[in-house]
Amino acid sequence: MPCRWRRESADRVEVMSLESFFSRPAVAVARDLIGALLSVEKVGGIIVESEAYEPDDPASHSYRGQTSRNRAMFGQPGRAYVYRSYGMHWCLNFVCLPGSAVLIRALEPTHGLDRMAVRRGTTQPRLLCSGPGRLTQALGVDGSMDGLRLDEPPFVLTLASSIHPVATGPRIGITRAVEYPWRFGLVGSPYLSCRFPDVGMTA
DNA sequence: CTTTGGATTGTCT
DNA sequence: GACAATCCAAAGA
Repeated sequence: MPCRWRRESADRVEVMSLESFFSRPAVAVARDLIGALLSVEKVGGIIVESEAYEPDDPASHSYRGQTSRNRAMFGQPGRAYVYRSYGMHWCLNFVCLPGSAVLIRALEPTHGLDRMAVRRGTTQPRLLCSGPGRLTQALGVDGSMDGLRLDEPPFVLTLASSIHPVATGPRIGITRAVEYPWRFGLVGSPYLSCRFPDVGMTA
């Protein structure tokens, strides 16, 4: 699947409410989130990698219907869906249309680096938020935040006002629907969790 | 540099 | 009972 570049006109600087922004398919939201600023209690950074999960998507938690774990995915758009992965990591998603969500996979750390370093046990910037489990640990995200609004404390989400080149590629860590190119990344960012096969990333 | 296996537990089959 | 939207350390090339 070849790499796609996002091209949009510079005059698309419309202000949308949280509900409007997230009441769309996860694939569209995931791409638009690249470049946004996310923080939790003043600790966070720029979203450089995301993945979309749709209702009719065999790799999505929502594929077989609502359960106690994925309840937030069927709730209001613009909320957090936080789940435990591999019994030891938390993963943070943004809920879009019912049954769809965007997994936040990597940030470029910009705020609260000292706080992140303590939580992560390293000061290397690239190891702070480059991975879905890493960024939740760095930002202090856990299951208590499942279902919370993304425009209220502890979250702050500021959408990108500038245009970024976005790479598209296959999702990571799944066994079904591996061929869907629903992972998005900021081209050239050294903070991606892993490189995009279609794009020659040179750190 | 790449590959491999262990940690650890909620959820679903 | 199996497996998972992961991470890390250790070992090999």
